Parts: sequence; C-alpha cells; structure tokens
Amino acid sequence: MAVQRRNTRQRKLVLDAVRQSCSHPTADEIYSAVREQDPKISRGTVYRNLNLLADEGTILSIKTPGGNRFDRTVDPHAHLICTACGRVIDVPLPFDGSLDASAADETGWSVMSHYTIFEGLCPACRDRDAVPGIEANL
Amino acid sequence: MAVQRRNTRQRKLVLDAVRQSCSHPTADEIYSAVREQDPKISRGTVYRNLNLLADEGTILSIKTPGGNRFDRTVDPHAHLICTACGRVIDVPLPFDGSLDASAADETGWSVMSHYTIFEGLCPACRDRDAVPGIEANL
DNA sequence: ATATATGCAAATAGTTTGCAAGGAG
DNA sequence: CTCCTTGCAAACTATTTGCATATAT
Repeated sequence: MAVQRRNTRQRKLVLDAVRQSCSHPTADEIYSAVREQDPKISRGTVYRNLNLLADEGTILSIKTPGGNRFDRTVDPHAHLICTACGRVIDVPLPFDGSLDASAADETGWSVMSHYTIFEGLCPACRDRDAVPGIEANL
Repeated sequence: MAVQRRNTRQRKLVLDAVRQSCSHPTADEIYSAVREQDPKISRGTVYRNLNLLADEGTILSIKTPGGNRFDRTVDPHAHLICTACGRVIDVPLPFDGSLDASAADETGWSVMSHYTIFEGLCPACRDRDAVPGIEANL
C-alpha cells in the first residue's frame, strides 16, 4: 500500500515556494525562498520534500545539466535553457505523448515518459555576447 | 582564431575508447577503458578531452541525470534511459531539427539545438521487477 | 622555443543519507 | 503511541581546476 504522508509545516512551505515561483527554480533557490519563512529548515528537508512532491506528481522535476529544476506546471511540455546563464523557460510547442509508444515499439523497452530540452541563448545573454564592432551578428 | 590543438597520445586514447564503445559510456567508464591502455592517464585528462572532443563536435555528449554519457554517433537522435539500471540506448525515431526554429519563434530566444530523452525500463529490469505472484503484469 | 596538455591533488557543486530527536495522526 | 519527518553533519557522486612539469609543433 502507499506510504502514509504527513502534512508537515515544512512540506507545505516547500510546495508553496514552488507554486509561487514562475522561474523554474533550482533546489537551492527553493531552499533560500523557504528559509525566509523558516530560517531553521534544513537543506536535506527541502531536497527530500522536492523529491517526494515530484514523485507524487504534485510538482514537476526538470533534469537539466547543472542541477534539477522544479516546475509548478505538471502537464508535459518542453523547456528551453540558456547555455550562458542557466535560465529556463517553458516552450509552448505541442507535446506528443504518443512518442513513448513509438519508442517502445522501436526498442522493445517499456517507455514511461520523455522530455525535450532546447538549448540556446536568452535575449539578455545574446545581446551581451554580441560583441560590438563585429559585423556577423545574426 | 581557433585554439590550436595538439595530437596527444592521451587524446587519441580517449577518442578511440569512445569510438570503440557502443554502450553510451560515462566519463568514468571511458576512464577505466583508457586506463587499461595507459595506467598513468588521469581522470582530469579524460574529462578535459571528453569535453574538448564534444565541443569540437567529434563526439556527442548526452546529458543524462546521474552523469553525462558519450556517443560516437554525432548525428542528432533521441536516447532512452533505463531508470532502474541507467543503461542508455539510441532511439531510432525521426529527429526534427526544424523544432529549433519553431521554439525560437515561440520564445524570442536564439535556439541552437534540442535533445529528447525517453525514460523507461530495459527488458532485463522490467522482467526482474515483474514480481511473481502478482497478476497485473502489463 | 613556446604555448598547449598532462598528472596530481584539492576544490567545487549538487544531492543524499545515517542518526537521534521531534511531531503528526 | 507509532512511525514518519526533521535537523544536522558527514558522505557521496560527478566534475572542474590550480599548479608545476612534460611535450607537441
């Protein structure tokens, strides 16, 4: 049977912090945010609760190079990461859930899910990197 | 101008090890393989060369949760990871490079690339996890 | 010659875990 | 009263880096 979960103050704080953020925060950003409400909460507790909430499906865990990020939006969608500053945004492109079945057909494995990550530059980093005096800025 | 690269014995060993593997090895697996040829090569050198070869586009770096993996096949294609044992295989599904342009249109960012990772169970782990005595095995 | 690359070891980043004490149900 | 959860600190995994030395070109 399912493990019985308790409604702890800490768990609620973590969930609220994820729900109040629209910037796909890292575990450490959640930790900082929650610390402002409860200066005693520990990193371990934040990590444990983030993982627990993600396992439950209450929040979404996004596996990005350089650390997981969390998303209050749980319906599957792609993400775009700035390779310069690490910022992450949602990509409003149609998500094709049927690809899982295709992948299973092709490979013989059981396929549960898939995720797509785009890599690029956010406007701020793109503009900053556009070195003045060099013409080839496209 | 481009940095000038030297053809070191170590770099060749690392590249050969990636090219000889068909199992999407981790950096540590490459390190072990190369160590058999040259017991003196250091982990740092292996990591440096793997990153360098991936930056050049000579090999492919696959960002998976739990560590990067490397692929001798550089043309873009999706990967399937076993969430139980970490094994990785290629997924022979069509890769749509034009999605990058669509994502750029939708977001206003510069989009360089994207990758898709499927998660599931390899046949071995699926069979092992199929607990005998429980009927609902589908 | 000279700058790139190596080996080593220490440092870093992100995350997990063991354990005793705390608290939800 | 039970056992899930927390706080703390230490452990862990994957990877990067500073520096003196070695080596490719």
